Amino acid sequence: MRTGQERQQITLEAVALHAHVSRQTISNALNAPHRLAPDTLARAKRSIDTLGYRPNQAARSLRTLSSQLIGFRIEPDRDGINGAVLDRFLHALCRAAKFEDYHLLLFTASDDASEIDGYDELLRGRAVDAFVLSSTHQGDERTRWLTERSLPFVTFGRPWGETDPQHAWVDVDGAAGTEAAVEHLIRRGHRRIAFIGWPPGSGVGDDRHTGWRRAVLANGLPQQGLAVRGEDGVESGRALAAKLLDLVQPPSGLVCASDSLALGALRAVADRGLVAGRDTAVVGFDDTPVAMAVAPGLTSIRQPVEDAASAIVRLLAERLSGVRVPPAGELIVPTLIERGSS
Amino acid sequence: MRTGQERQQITLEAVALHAHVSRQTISNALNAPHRLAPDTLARAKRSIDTLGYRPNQAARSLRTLSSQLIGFRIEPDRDGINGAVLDRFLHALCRAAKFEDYHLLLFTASDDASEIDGYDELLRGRAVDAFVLSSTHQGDERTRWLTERSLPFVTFGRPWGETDPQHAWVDVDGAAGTEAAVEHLIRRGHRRIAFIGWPPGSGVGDDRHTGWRRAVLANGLPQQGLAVRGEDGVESGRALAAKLLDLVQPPSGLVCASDSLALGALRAVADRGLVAGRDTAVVGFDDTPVAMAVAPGLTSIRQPVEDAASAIVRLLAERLSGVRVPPAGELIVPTLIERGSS
DNA sequence: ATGCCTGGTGTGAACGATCAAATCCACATG
DNA sequence: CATGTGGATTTGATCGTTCACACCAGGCAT
Repeated sequence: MRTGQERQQITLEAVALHAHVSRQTISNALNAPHRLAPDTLARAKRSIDTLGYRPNQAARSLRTLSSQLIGFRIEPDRDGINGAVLDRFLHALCRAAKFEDYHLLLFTASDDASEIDGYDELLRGRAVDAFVLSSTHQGDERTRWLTERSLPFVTFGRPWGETDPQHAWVDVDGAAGTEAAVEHLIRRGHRRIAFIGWPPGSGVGDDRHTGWRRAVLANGLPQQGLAVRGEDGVESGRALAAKLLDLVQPPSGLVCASDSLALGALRAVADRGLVAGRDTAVVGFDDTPVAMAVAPGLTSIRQPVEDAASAIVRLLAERLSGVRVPPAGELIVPTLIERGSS
Repeated sequence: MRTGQERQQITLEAVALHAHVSRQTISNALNAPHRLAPDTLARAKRSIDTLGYRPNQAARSLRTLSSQLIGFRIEPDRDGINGAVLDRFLHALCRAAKFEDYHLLLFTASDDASEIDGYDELLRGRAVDAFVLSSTHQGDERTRWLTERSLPFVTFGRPWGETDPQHAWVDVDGAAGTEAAVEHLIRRGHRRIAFIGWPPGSGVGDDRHTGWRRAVLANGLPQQGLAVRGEDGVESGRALAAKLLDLVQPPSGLVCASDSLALGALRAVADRGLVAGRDTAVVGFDDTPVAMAVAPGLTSIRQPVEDAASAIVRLLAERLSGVRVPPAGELIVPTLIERGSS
């Protein structure tokens, strides 16, 4: 005697008996309703409802070679403060997947190599149909490995550094985000608008830098010496902002590549007896929960992860439908959430 | 022609052929190695390795009535700032599950009722073997529903308000946490130690309040008027702390029920020109990322979610092993992370 | 009337694993 | 020598679904 789960499963056979039709007819009622005569369909559906039938996933999976599961690796949230975006994304992905009758299967891995082992394991056992990858980076081994085997997957993140992408991806247009931030500050009357970002080399960081640069140049604003870059983090942001604010001609607007940096910038502003939002404007990136919680409210660029998630699922569904689809990418424009800091 | 996933699956039959034994022998090599003669086992294992065989999950699941999947509902992270704990928990749970050869299957639900629908759906289709529930609360419909059907599940969170629990649970001892915080402040020389918490009624909140009260009474410290309670959030914490700091005899130590409240308290301290950690000590709860990021570093009580996760998986594994086990609970003691604020 | 098609429904086989039971073999025992 | 014993291995059946195909009735053209 096992646990309660042992309860007799309601099988296709049982429903067929109840509706006085064959197994296959019930199966068709669910998978190919157009094949049935209207009254047969109605009868079948009624029996399905009254008996509360759900097809056994294992049996279906065994026969159709599809588990209706999408693999996703959650990573140990590194900095912590930015993990919130991935958290929102995970939730959105889960909801989006449900629309296509997919579920998410989670697994962990400490690095890319063991993530690949995870793929291998899951695929060999036919446990998942496809993967969603997050946090793509330059020379990503994972995408290469999956592409070589022509396995279905979509990345949340561009194929950084690849001239012509070999796979499907969805990403948020970081440059458009920082660009919007600059435009926003210009409308607020700012002229000297600086950028606080990460060291060159990271795709995401460079992208956000590009947006600032583009907007500043397009509007004929000063640019010289107004871009400072250092590692992510509150303390780092404070130091970088301090350097800017202590210039002979300090900027009045600070566009940051992350909320962590922006938090630090806010502190540097306060350190100097200035008031954020009145004397100096600060804009963050990612609209993490702290952005709302912090003192005057931090204006921040919000990634529309819900849109990204549905785009990803859509691309995935195409790729799983059977027809071979060429690699495709989608850039989603983020939105600026205005708060007290600007 | 479908996608690359179509690659011929390596089947038990194929491995058996390769090792010159029968299907069942290979199966035994994996599931019941003790039944095989040493040399046969070695041969079987060698063949398994060279062919890179993994049992087809669907087939195994169909036959054994177990999917090796644990269902977990992720909720739209409400306040956001505390979502970080659930995030860490999710990760830990994923790792712990792997030890017992389980994976996590995620699903979403907007409320408890639709969460129950989710259970029903997944169980009817035999998609999962068990569930892990988080955020239990008073009069939880979900646990009742699952218990009634004697389905295997474990909650992360006590069965609040139930006299004798009907199910397995694991929780973090919040009272022990706040108690430790008070003891810590006493060692630092504080005598007037206040508590900032949530309104009475929530199990978690009352638990944390209890710990403070217990420690204060045990050490003969003043208690009158030193417990203030209001909704969670930074602003709320600021207001509540302000009230305490403006007393004729203000407390020198503030123990808070959350990092959000503590963040507000820090601000109230600064508002009055006091220095946190020197003049007034502040302790938070949950050790969210902001605790480390904030000004002098926020001392906070950290929930050992890794321990909780392994305990949960252990309880679950027991319940899934076949033998009927009585309801059991486990309380895990949190640890105090000391930082600049105390 | 015969044949062909088409839409609707039923039948047998197959997916790949494990369970239960049968078989085989070596060895000890009466 | 026959019989029993227990360990090691194999065989057949089975889990619940969908696929491929067979069947059947009726309409239409020949």
